[in-house]
Amino acid sequence: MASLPSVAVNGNLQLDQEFRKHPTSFLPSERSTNVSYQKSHTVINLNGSSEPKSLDFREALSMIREGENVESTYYAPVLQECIDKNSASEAKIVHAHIIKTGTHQDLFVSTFLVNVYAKCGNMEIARKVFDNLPKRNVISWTSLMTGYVHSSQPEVAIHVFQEMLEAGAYPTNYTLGIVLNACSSLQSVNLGKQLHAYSIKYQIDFDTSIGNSLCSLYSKCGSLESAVKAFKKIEEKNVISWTATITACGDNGEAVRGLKFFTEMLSEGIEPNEYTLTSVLSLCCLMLSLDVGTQVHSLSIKLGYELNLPIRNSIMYLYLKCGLINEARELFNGMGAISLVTWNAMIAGHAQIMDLAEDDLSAYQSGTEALNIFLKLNRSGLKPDLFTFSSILTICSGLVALHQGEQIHAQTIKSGFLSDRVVGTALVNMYNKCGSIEKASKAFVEMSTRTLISWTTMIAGFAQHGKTQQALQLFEDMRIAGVRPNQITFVSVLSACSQAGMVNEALGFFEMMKKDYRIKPVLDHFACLIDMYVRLGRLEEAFALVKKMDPAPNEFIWSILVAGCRSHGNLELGFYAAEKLLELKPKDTETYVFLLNMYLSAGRWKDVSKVRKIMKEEKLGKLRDWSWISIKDKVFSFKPNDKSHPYSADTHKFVESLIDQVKSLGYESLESLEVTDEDEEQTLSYTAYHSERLAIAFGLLNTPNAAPIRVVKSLIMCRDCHNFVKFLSTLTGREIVIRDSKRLHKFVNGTCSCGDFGGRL
DNA sequence: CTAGGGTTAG
Repeated sequence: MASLPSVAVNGNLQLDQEFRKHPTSFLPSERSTNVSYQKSHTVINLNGSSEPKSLDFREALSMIREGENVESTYYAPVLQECIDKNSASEAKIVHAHIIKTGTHQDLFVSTFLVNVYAKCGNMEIARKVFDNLPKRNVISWTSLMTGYVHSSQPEVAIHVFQEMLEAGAYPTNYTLGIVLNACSSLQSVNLGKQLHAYSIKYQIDFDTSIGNSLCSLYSKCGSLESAVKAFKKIEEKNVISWTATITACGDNGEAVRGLKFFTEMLSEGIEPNEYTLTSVLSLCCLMLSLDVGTQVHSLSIKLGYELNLPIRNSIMYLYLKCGLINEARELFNGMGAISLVTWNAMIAGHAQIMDLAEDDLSAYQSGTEALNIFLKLNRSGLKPDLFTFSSILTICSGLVALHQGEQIHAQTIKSGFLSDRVVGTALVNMYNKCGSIEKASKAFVEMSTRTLISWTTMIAGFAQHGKTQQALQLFEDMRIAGVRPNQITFVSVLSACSQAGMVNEALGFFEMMKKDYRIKPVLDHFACLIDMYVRLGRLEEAFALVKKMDPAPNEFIWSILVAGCRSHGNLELGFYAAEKLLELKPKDTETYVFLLNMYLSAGRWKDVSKVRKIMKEEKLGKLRDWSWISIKDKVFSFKPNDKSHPYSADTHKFVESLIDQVKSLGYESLESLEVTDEDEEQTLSYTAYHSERLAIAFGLLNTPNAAPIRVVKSLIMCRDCHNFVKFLSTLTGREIVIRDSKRLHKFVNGTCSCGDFGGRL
C-alpha cells in the first residue's frame, strides 16, 4: 500500500487554498451542472430511447468477442454489464479489445474502464488505466476514489483526493460525498469536519449526497446528534438519507429512535428499499423484538424482497437472537444461495444464545452446534473471514475448548486475519477463558495494534487469574499508551484489587474513575468494592457502602452480602441482607439456593420452607449441577452421581481413591449441608460426587501425565469441592482449571487463582 | 452515496 503523508489522515489538508482556486464550483447555482458520469452515460446509452440503435448487450459482447470493430459507444453497455456482474475478468476481455482497436484513446471509454475496474474491486488495474488516461477529469478522479473506499483503502482514497486537488481539478458534491465516506471508514472526524465546514461555506451542506455522507460519518464517529442534524439539513431527503439516519440510530444503540424515523419515513410516503428494511431489522435485533421484526418481514415480502439475501440473513439472525433456533435453522436450510454472511450470522447467533442461555446445557449445545456449523463452512469451499473467526473464538471461550481454539488460532495466522484487532482480542479472550494466561498475554503482546477492548480483555484476564500486579501494571501501560479506559476497564481493575484485598488502591482507582475520567459508577463497581470488604471480613464497612451507594443495591449486591455473612458467621447481618434479597424477589435460582443453604446451616427450618415456597411461586427453574471436559475433539459431560456414563464405574472408583489419597495430605471433607437442587429436597447431596469431581477424575484418567485439566461447571463450585481440588492439584502435580458459572479457578500446587474469595465460597 | 455478520466485566 502506498505510504501516505500523515497530514492527510490527520485532517490537515490545505483545503482552503485549494478550494479558493475554484470557489465558484460550490455555488448552489452550479449544483445542477454537477451531473455524475454514471447518469450522463446511462441517459445516452442504456435508457436512452432517443438512441435509435439501442444496443443489446449480448449482441455487443459477441461482436467484441469475435474481434469485430465496433463504435466506441458500443462498449458502454458491455462495460456496464461487467459492473453489474462484478466481473473483472469479463472486463479484461473487453479491455483487450479496446486496446486492440485503439479505442483506449477515447476519453469516454477509458474513463469508463477506470470505473469498471474500481467497481469490480481490482484497484491495481484501475490505477494503471487511470495513469494512462489521455486526460483526467473529476469523473475519473472520483471513480478511482470510490474504488479505494470500497476496497477498504480509505487512506489511499484521501491520498488520491489530495493528488486531485494538487492537480488543479475541483471536486463536485459527489466527490465530497466519497471523501466523507473515506473519513467515516477512518473515523477521521477532523478531516470530515473540515469538509463539512467547506460545504457550509459554499452552501451545499443541504445537498443530498453530501448530507447523506455527513450523516453516516458522524454516526460512525459516535455522534448521533450531529448525524441527525446533518440529516435534517438535507433539502431533498431520499431513501438513502432516511436509511442512513435509521442506521445511525442503530449503530449508536438507539433502536427506538431509529424505529421512529422509520415510521416517520413511511408516513411521508417514502417507500423503503432493501437496505432500509435490513437496517430496520437490525434495530429489531437490538431490541430483541420479534413482533416488529415479523411486521417488517411481511412488509418486505409485500414489497417484493422475499428472496433478498441480506433481508433473509437479518431475519435468521433475529430468530437466533430471540432464541428461536428451530425457525432459524429451517430458514437456513431452506435458503438456496447463501453467502458468508449467512454462515457468520448463524455462528454469531449461536454465540448469542450461548451467552443468554438460562442453563448451561443449552449453552453447551449451542456452542457445539456452532462448532459443527464452522466445520461445515470450512468444507463448503467458502473461506471464513474476520467476522467468522471472532465469533468462533468466542464460542471456544464459552466451551473452554482450548484444543479447538488453538486450531482456529493457526487458521487465523494462515489466512492473515489475525492482524485484525477484533480477532486478536477474541483470541486473547479465548486463552483467558481457557485458563491459559501465558498464551493470552503472548497473543496480546504480539498484536500490532490494540483497541480499548483488547487492553480491557487482557486486564480482566490477569484479574481473573489472580495476577493483580500484572493487571495494574497493564492498566498503567494502557494509560501511558494514551488509551482512555471505560466503565468496564474499571470493573476489571477494581476486581483485581478486590481479589488481592488492596482496599486503598481500590478506593484510589474508584476516585480516579469518577474525577479524572468522569465515569459514573455502576452497580458492578460497587459490587467489586463490597466484595472486597466482604472477603476481608469487614462486613460493617460493606454494609455502610451498600446503604449510601448510588445506584441503589440490586439483588446481586445483597447476595454478595448474604454469602459473606454466611461464611463469616455473621448471621444477624446475614438475615437482614436476606430479607432485602427477598424483598427484591429476584428470579435467580442460584441466589435462592445460597439463601436456602444459609437457613439450613442455621437450622431455621421455617425459613427454609418459606424460601422453598417462594421458589415454587416464582417458578424458578431447578439447578442442574453439570460439568463437562473437552479432550481433544470430544466433549464428555457429567451429572452428579452419574452412573449412566460408559466409564462411570471406573470414574467413581477413582474419585473414591482420590479422596482417600488427599486425606493423607490433610483434606477433611466438610459435612456441610450443600443443596444444589431444590427438587432433591431430602437428598442434601453428598458432595463426593459433585459433577466436577467426576469430570476431573475422568480427565486425569484419560490425558497424559502432566497435561492440564480443564473443566466447565454449570453452577458455582461448593466450598468442599473447591478445597478438594486444591489438594488434588498438589497430589497430582497437575494444573486444574475449572470455570464455574461465576468465575475462573486455576488450581496450581494447592492454591487457587480466585484467592478462595475470602469466604465467599 | 444506503444494508446483513465480530471483541471487554459482574
